[in-house]
This record gives sequence, structure tokens and C-alpha cells, in this order.
Amino acid sequence: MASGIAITVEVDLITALEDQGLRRTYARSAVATRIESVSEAFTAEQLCRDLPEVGRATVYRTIRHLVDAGALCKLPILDGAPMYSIARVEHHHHTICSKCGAVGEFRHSTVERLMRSLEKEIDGEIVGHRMEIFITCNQCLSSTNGGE
Amino acid sequence: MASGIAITVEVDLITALEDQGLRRTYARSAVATRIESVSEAFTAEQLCRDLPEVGRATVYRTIRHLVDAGALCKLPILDGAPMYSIARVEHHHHTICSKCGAVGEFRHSTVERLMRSLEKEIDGEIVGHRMEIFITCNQCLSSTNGGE
DNA sequence: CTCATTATTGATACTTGATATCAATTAGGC
DNA sequence: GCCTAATTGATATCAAGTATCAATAATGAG
Repeated sequence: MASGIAITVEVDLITALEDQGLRRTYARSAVATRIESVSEAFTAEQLCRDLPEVGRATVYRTIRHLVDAGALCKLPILDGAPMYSIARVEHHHHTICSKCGAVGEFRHSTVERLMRSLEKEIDGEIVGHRMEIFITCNQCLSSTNGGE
Repeated sequence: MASGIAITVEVDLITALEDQGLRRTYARSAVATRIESVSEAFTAEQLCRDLPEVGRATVYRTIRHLVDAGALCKLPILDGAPMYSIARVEHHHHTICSKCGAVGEFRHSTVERLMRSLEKEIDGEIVGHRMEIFITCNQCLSSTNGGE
């Protein structure tokens, strides 16, 4: 879509669910509120542990609804359960700290330009892409000065 | 397919295992031969089904060894088991057909340049990256002319 | 070649992440 | 308040993958 402008989107998760035609219930509100209050990316199991008053099935279902609504991003983690993070920006990519697992978002116009130039090389039609940058975040960098 | 210099690497999987100090056994040869003969990307379970004479544990272990040796790439698939494909090129990325699941490899100098330019924007040190392009491959494009 | 040592195998049990089932409960309109 | 459909959650189940460990195979020494 746009190249330089980062379009911020819906952040209210309960509204995102209602926009899907889903009812506002205690369980869904609890899940949405919890996700909004933890600023970090999280796994489904973490959320279940944090919300023992909500059933596992409901936690998983609500997460799925939020992903379907585009309000959450599902990030593949090669050796473990996928992580979820709130989608704050229309189209973006993620940074993942290899040490602490912190997830960040970024957006870069070159990525879109790259797609266009790849179109010639690839024997098919590009329908999407995914990109993750693995980093050591500043926090981990500074705490590993003498240690480890 | 690739642009710039594509450095081809070790393709002999049994040798890759021996280079890791592992013994050449019937089971490992069977796994290696099978992987080399199916040109497509595959899942661990597929391989188990294709090789009923080799135990599941051994299939999984051998795959892990090959990934450790850098001879196989492990690709995250968001809603399913990871897929594996032979690493034919030093550093590359993958195309995945959303319809048929076919996996291809490509290499593009812009990707490396992109990483360097991202280094300024990202609050941390880049240690790696991953990128997958989702496509509809030519085969699927041509077979979906009238259909669906 | 034979033995001893060590790596390897694979049946089985288990773990983990996630989904299906379905009776009981809840939300929202009338 | 009542009705109906949506929702919940305990439970069972599934699927991918790993741990266990006795039996087996590969290698080196003699």
C-alpha cells in the first residue's frame, strides 16, 4: 500500500471482536484486556496461565478470532509455539530478540520495493511475504557486557 | 534463478552426516537417499510415512542432524508442521506456493543491502533474518484458469 | 576373525500445543 | 421475564515431537 507512511490501525481488541459480529462477553473482555496490558508478545499458553479463570478453549478461540480480525499478528517461532503481538501498523515486519524473545515492529519502504523487483525473478505470482529480523536487543546487549 | 553469485554447497546428505562425526548406518542412508530423491520440500511426518522401515525417532533425529549440519533448511509453516528442503545455496530465501505448497529457493542482493540499511532503524544488533515469499506458482496459475 | 566398546536404533510412553465435543450457561432482543 | 442463539469450559482427543532404554549394529584393537 503506502510506502513511507505508517498507517496506524484499530488497537481496541474488544471492538475488533465486536466488528466481527461477536458478542462482548466476560471471557473475551478478560482476554482482550490482558493482551492489551502486556505490552510484550506472548504465547497462547502464557495467556492461559495468566487467565486461569478463562478456559483454555476460549483463550485459544479468542486469539484465533483476533488474528482473523487482523488485530493480532501470529509469528512463527521455529522451535516452539507461535507468538502473538498486537498489530499496530498496517503492514509491517518483526524483530525478535534471540536472547530474551522481545518482539518489535518495523516498516521499511525498501521491503516493498524489493518485492516488486523480485517479481521478475520468481516463477509465479507473489501473493504475500513474511520477514523476521533476529536481533540482540539493546537491553540484552547492555546486560551481557561482562557476563555470560 | 538467482542473481549475483549463488554459491552451491554440499548436497550429499550422507557425507554431511559423516562430517559431523556420525556413523553411516542403514537407517541414516535410507533417510538421506529418500530426501535426495524427493525433489520437493517435505515434513517429518511425510518422511516417516515414506520410510516405514525406519523408526520415527530415527527419522526425526536424522532430520535434526541434517539441519544442524546446515544441509537442510527448516521452514516455519504457520498452521502446520515445519517443512524441510535441501540447502543448495549458501544463503537464500524461500518461495512457498500457497496452493500446492511447493518450495523454491532464491537469492537476491537487495536483501543483504536491506539488512544493512535496516541496521540504523533497529534498536539492537542484527544477528540474522528470515524471509519467505508466498506465491501462486506457475503450475497452479495455469491449472486454475477456469476453475475455482 | 572375535571380542569389547560405543553409537545407534526403534518400540513405547510421554509431553506439549491445540482442537472437537457437548451439556450447561449467558447475552441480547422482544 | 422469556426465548433463542451464541458462548463457555471441562473433558477427551489429536498431532507433532521428544525421552527412555533394552536390543542391536558399527568400529577398532588384538
